[in-house]
This record gives sequence, C-alpha cells and structure tokens, in this order.
Amino acid sequence: MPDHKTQDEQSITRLMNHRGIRPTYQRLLVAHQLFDHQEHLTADQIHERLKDRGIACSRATVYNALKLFVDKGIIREVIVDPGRTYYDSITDPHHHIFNVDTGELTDLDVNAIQLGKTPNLPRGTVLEDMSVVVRVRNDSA
Amino acid sequence: MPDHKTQDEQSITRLMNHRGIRPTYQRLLVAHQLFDHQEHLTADQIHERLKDRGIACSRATVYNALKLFVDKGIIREVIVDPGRTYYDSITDPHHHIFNVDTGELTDLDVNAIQLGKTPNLPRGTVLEDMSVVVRVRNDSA
DNA sequence: CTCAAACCTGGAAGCTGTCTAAACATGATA
DNA sequence: TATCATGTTTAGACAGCTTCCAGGTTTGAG
Repeated sequence: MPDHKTQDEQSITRLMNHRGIRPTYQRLLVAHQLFDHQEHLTADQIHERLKDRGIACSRATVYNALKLFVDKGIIREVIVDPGRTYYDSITDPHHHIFNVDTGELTDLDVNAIQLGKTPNLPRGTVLEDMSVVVRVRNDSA
Repeated sequence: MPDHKTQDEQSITRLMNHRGIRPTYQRLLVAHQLFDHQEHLTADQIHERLKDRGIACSRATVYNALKLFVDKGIIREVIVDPGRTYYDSITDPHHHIFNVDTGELTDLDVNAIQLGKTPNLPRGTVLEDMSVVVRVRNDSA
C-alpha cells in the first residue's frame, strides 16, 4: 500500500465506511488489488500478489476480506470455473466471457447481449443476480 | 441396476454405442442416476447414491465416466456453485435457476428468457456455450 | 488506561477432483 | 482354447481451493 493516500484509496475507504466495513490495513490491501486495475482475480492470486510485493497479509485474511466484501455488496463473485472463484469489483449488471482453455475472464457490457425480463422465480425466493456466461474455447485447439 | 432391461436402459445403451462409449456396467450405473430422474447431480452425489444402494462403483470411476460423457456430448456440466460441478442429462440449450441457499438447481426452458444473439467473441475463439444463470436466495433469510 | 469486541494469523482440516499403479475384463487372433 | 493388447476399474495417494480453529494482536469506547 502506498504511504501517501491516493485518490483511489480515499474513495475505497469512503466506500467501506459507507457499507459498514471497517477499513483496516489488510482490507485496504485486498481491495486495492481488485479496484486499482479492473481485473478478475481469485483469492489466491490476490494473496500471491501481496506476498510478491513483500506485504504481509495472511491467506485467511484475504479470504475473509473477500467474503465480507461480497456480503456487503462492494464486489461480486463470478462463478465460471469449477474449483476457483473470481472476484469482480464491478457490481453493475454485466455479463462475462470465459475462455475455458486459458481461464481468461473478460467483461461484457450489459448491452452487448439483449436479455429479456426475469422469469418467474420459485416460491419464496428473491432474485440475487441474473447474467449471461459466454463460454468460449480456443479455435482449432 | 435392474436385472431386467428397462426401456430406458436400452435407449441409454444405444445412445452410448452411438457416441462411441462402451456401455460398461459401471457407466450404465452412472448414466442411470442422471437419466432416470431428471436431476442435476454432482459426482459425489452419484457416488453416494450408488453406495447407499450397495452397488459397487468406485469414486474414480464415477468421475471418469462423467468426464467421458461430457467429452462425448451426452451430458453437460453446469457451473453455478463454487467448488462443485453439477451434471445435466439435458444437452439442449436451456438456462438454470440456482438457489444459493439450498444448492437446488432447476432447469429453465430456453424460451423462458429472451436472449439476443451472440456477441462478438475474442479473436481466435469459438463459442462453446452461452446461457443464463438466474441466482436466487431464500426470501427473508 | 482498561476492557471487550473485532481483527489477524498460521496451521490444521475439509471438500472436490485428479493421478497412479496394479488388478481385472474384453475382444481379436490364431 | 490360449495368448495378447487394449481398455476399464479400483483404492488410495495426492493436489488445489476454501474454511475452520485457537491463540495472539489491534482497536475504540469509556
């Protein structure tokens, strides 16, 4: 984490306070990985990056922070790969393209796919998310 | 497996032969779990059910069979839950409703959601699947 | 300054899925 | 029928991702 507060950091701190998340040192570290560059990362990828930069933040803490962020709604889980959960700092509705060969995951603007209205949901349930996953494979591979 | 061949079993055997899958005893066991009742099951669920009925079929074999079935296109993977892969005996295009609280996974007819045409794919990739996942939560839970 | 609550940590443990090596079955051939 | 190569099944070991746990540390209120 930079010793001087960046513009981003202030807004991330504000966002956390606003959602009832205490902006601890470690949580800010984790949040920065997702918000600074708009990437889709897994918990372990985030943990690795911090470790590579010599920053102390245990694996359990990364997992706890991410789960908390999801609960509080400042990030989203993206479930496209069995055995791996990606996290996405963009919470606005949008879709995803997932390359099953490379594991590459890219965003797709919500307008890129025309999507009709929500179907009837099972009794006693409420909508959490409705989105399209486009699964692609490398050509001639 | 019933000692008398059911209608279903004959058609499953035919399907396998047709797709180049040798219909072994164990593979038929696994296939029946998916085709007899139209349920979405995980590999371990299938293994458990067979074990509960006192039928011998190792865990590795269940995993191998399912992977083979997917390769040969007689079933489909459904990725909606982190850390678990569901299998679906319906290979026609359709969508899914997933209850994140209960893990219940239900089909949604392809016509239940209006879906626009495929977006531009990344260079060098081909479409494998495009479907909608509707994620729901139990109300007031 | 004190205390309780919240937080972080390393390691153990759990679950899903894959791999391995050996036993077993099968089908073709002679 | 005997032989052989190929394909299949198996138990258990292993690997990756995630959660749990018990103990220590930090934080904020009073």
